[in-house]
Amino acid sequence: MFDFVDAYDRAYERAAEAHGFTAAQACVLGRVQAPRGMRELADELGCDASNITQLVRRLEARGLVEREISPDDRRGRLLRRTPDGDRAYAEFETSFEFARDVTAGLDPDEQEQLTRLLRKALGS
Amino acid sequence: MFDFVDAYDRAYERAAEAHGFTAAQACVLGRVQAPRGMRELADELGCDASNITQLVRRLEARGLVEREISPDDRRGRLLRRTPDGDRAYAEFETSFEFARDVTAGLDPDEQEQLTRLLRKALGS
DNA sequence: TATTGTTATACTCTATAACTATA
DNA sequence: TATAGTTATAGAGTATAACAATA
Repeated sequence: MFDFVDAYDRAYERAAEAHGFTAAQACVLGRVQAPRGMRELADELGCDASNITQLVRRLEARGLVEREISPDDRRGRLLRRTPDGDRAYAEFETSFEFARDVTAGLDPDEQEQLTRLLRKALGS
Repeated sequence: MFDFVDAYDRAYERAAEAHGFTAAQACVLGRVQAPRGMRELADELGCDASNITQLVRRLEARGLVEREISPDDRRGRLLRRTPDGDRAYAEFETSFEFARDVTAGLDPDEQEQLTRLLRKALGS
């Protein structure tokens, strides 16, 4: 199980770095297809809000996301990918082939079985 | 699959922090039950040797590992856990219950099946 | 000349504390 | 008074480059 998780993590990081961002940045990028508040994002990722600020600062500097004041609550900012960000993230996703590679070695029955077991194990 | 890996990673980090070290430190600690060279360790973890130096410096400062000049090759250092390190790592391992918790929700048949599928997926 | 490990340095991730603006 | 987000700061992980000692 350790080896499996380790292989997944390494593949994720390799794919991110191949596109010029880090694993943490890819994680944020993947969650802002639709505009999101930063607080919401911090809660979802289980990290401090100040951390999101830093991650977003770097992504914004590279033109991959943009922030705007929320129309509903002027304290909040809505975060969203730019067209460049959409493109970069799509390429990243394509190159992150772990799930595909890993299930390629399994029969269709086994793939289904694995998904079922992982889901049941997590209790979700 | 992402959720599963994420849950594993978080559990690993929580367990490590509960014992006062980080995930990376736990990882090193787990690999030096028997004396190991630092180069060997860097290759195994897929990171730079200078990184190992830093990690070991912190572990050594806390008395969890010790270094000595290798008798075979005086350029090398052999790294090994101290008795304190053994104790700390054993406690960490006990508290890292992810694999146990996760498989507790599965029947014995399913547990076996999951192990088999993960192994086959990795091609090992 | 090649290899082991260290040091200096720099970047990123992350958290805590203090702050601003808004509610 | 409480909440969203920022800034300053600090510790940890990581890599690159330059270096020392040894092979």
